[in-house]
Amino acid sequence: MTTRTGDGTGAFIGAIADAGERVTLPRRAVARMVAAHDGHFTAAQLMDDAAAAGEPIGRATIFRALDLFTSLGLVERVDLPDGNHAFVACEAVHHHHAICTSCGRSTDIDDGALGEALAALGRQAGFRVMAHRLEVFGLCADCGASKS
Amino acid sequence: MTTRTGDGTGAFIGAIADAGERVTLPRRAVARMVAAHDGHFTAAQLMDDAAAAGEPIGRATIFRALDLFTSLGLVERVDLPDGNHAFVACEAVHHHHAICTSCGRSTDIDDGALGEALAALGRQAGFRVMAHRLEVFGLCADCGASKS
DNA sequence: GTAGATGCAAAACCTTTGCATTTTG
DNA sequence: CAAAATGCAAAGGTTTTGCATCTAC
Repeated sequence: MTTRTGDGTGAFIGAIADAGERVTLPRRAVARMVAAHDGHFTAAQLMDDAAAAGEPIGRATIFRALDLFTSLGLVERVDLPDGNHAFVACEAVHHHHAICTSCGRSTDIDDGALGEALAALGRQAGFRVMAHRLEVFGLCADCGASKS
Repeated sequence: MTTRTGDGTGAFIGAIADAGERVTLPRRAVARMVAAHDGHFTAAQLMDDAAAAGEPIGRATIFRALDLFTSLGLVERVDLPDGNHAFVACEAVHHHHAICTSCGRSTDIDDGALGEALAALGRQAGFRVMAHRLEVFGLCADCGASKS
């Protein structure tokens, strides 16, 4: 890892460089926009953001950058309740997302008891768990409070 | 973990009727095909199945039936690791799926310790959990055994 | 008999790909 | 300077929609 500035963007740039990938202008822009979102976002949304920021980026580039970030573990793909695809920024360590259905912000939650539950599954069913994904939907503290 | 062999079709038909929806021939066919799968399946797959069974069903009908089944809680949409959409048949009771990446079969797993973990999240972060989805990927007992 | 479902085909969508041009290291 | 990334636009695949016809109740 290299630089790690406060806005989270630095971590992205550092990770890209560390992976031996080129740190290009579009990738910096995408990293900045991803870091700016504190909730989930779609590829289309990022394109709009870029355009709005006066720095339009091609669809292909957005998707390629997102692919790169995903392979580096910087973002993760999630499937919203409505069936749409979206992405969320995430830390390298394993965790899950609690997504607010009202404001769209996501909170990271750690494995907690889940790890044990999965281990139990392995023992009971002979299932060898290779990966798992947990998505939690609901109202965050703010939205829950304002909506009674 | 539940067994889904034989004709879970009856349950589908019953649920459709109970919901006041019409029990049509295409819906019966889709229900039968869904029940026949013990793993996840895609909309396209069902169309192929129908065609292969000598009872072709239009794409639109497949999707509409799948929508209906989803709203009735008979099937659930899942997002595979490769980003594709698929569906899995499910019991009305809450549970999750352990999907084998080798043979594609899915095993139902119950909440287990997960419920408590989520309750803890609610207490700690003030997050009001409305829904959650857990997808586990790995090798089932059979595939795990045959692959070392 | 009537509301609702079906099927077809076209439209909408989202994501990926090819290739010439530009940028990075 | 060479290798890799970008952008455009077109291709590819999937899901949705409109409308006439047919079916379940």
